[in-house]
Amino acid sequence: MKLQGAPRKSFRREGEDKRREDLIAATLECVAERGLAGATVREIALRADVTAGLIRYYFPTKDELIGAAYRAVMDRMTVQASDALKNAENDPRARLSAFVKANLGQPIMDPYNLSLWAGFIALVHADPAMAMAHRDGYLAFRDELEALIREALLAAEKPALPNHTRRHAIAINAIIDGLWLEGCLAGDIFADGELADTGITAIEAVLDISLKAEGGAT
Amino acid sequence: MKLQGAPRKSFRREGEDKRREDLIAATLECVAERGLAGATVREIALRADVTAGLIRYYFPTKDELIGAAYRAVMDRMTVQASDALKNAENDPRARLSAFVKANLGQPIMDPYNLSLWAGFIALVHADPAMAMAHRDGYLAFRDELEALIREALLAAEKPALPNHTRRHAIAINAIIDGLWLEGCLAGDIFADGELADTGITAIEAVLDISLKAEGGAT
DNA sequence: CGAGTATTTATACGCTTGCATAATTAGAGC
DNA sequence: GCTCTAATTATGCAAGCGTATAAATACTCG
Repeated sequence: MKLQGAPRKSFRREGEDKRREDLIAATLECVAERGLAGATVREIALRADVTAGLIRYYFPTKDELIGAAYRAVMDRMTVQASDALKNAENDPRARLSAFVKANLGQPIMDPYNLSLWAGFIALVHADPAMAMAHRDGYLAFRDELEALIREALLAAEKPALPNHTRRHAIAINAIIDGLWLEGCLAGDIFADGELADTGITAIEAVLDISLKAEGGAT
Repeated sequence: MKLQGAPRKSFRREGEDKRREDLIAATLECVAERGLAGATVREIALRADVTAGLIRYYFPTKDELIGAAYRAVMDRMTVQASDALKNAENDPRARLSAFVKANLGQPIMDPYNLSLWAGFIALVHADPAMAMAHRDGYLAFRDELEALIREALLAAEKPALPNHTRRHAIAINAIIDGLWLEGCLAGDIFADGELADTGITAIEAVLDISLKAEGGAT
């Protein structure tokens, strides 16, 4: 029984961009906290301080909202990693090192991000569109990495043949991804910065160059 | 209106173990094909050729079934990798190599497994019980790996201090996980065995030993 | 072969979900 | 300040969900 008829919710009209961003942010909150299953239209609307119907006004279907949210996560991580490069020194080896450190530290290496990422990855197998979106993101990341590797090798006066840099990019990408995973899942069992150090040491071994000094190999 | 009253489904009584296995297998099919969301009690029951009610007879709640399924996946991968060791030669370096190859080839490196794994990992953040289950699995895997590394180092007449082997285990675990991920997500853009080769080469570099020959380093 | 029981089916309930659509209202433009 | 429209709320629906529970049945043991 509803006493004194609830007054209709007051609202403000927001710009289209702002609303979309808010809805995506609310979606990510839901996914991170309670998994993909927790991201219901009603819960998302609640967090965005909006009624459920509005979601459909901006995203024809829930799946499209989810897809947009996934792209947002990937973009954010990519941007954060690239930002680290902007503020880095200009020695290629230092840049590669900074890139790795950025990916293996806050805010990228975070359980929150892993939850989001895993939830979406689980859909990749079932949804071809999302599969493509993911592959694009992966290849873009690896290409950026490969360029960094190439320059680092050249700076250390080592050959940088395409064959080799591709292989190195695959391996080093794996190191970064793998350590990122470990850190997200069980960050508390590692000392601060341990994973970044481990990653850099491993990468130095793979490339057979030092990323610290300005000298040559070893 | 239901014409000529459907005859009641005939059934056989199965052993408790068999039924549990069947239900878990059906669950995994669902998760792999349509994601965790696709694993509804009704769909699972359908695949197991059983009615939905029976699930509750063996698993008090759906979450318990999901948890059991997760453990089954991890166990299966662990067992498959260990099996590869049983059939391997007895030179420690060859054994480590075989272990890596097993993890980076069929049937472990498979989109099906990734879908399962990712779907579950997404829950880790929200469900402490599953988080613990995962951590146990991870540490067990890493310990097994660390033991292999230790013996490989000793066989190559290299020191194998705990500090170092731990670090190496972390790094090499990352290499395996990362390449496994890459392969599951985009196996078709790699040549056959390329990822396994890449992994072994990277591991050789990290440990500074050869995993092929019987000689010493390099 | 007959009785008893553990296993399985069948049915139903209460909730939540995504989506549709009608009613309302904030804010821009004249 | 009025009007018009696009943005937003409110309400409802049909489907699917997990779970509970009663009825039926296959198998075991004597």
